[in-house]
Amino acid sequence: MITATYDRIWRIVRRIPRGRVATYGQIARMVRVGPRQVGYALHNVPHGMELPWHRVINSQGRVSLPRAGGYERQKALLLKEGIRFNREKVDLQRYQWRTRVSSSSARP
DNA sequence: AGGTTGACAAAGG
DNA sequence: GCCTTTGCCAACC
Repeated sequence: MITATYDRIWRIVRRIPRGRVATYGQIARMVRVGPRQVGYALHNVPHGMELPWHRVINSQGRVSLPRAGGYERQKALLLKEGIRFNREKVDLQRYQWRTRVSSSSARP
């Protein structure tokens, strides 16, 4: 099912550059919804839609898919873009997509 | 109309 | 690090 909420989420996900990752929470804050909605939206991506869904991972830098449900596939797509894993984790400091550059404002 | 459900996050033990 | 709350909120029974 396609909704306005999914649409807003997908629109942001499409902007994640190759070789970078974003977290569910990061997308959620941009769209102003709960982080779980982001996971829900990605789970329901229509087949055939062009979307770099694999660039979205959880706040700990880990692929948030079950081992038996696409985990390796997502990891492979990320590896192909040059993202490296260290014990199943991505270094967010290094690979996270940063949109706003703030010199003085930081969020809690 | 109301309870359940997540590809989550943050904080605590 | 791992596991367990607790908060979250649109979608889906």
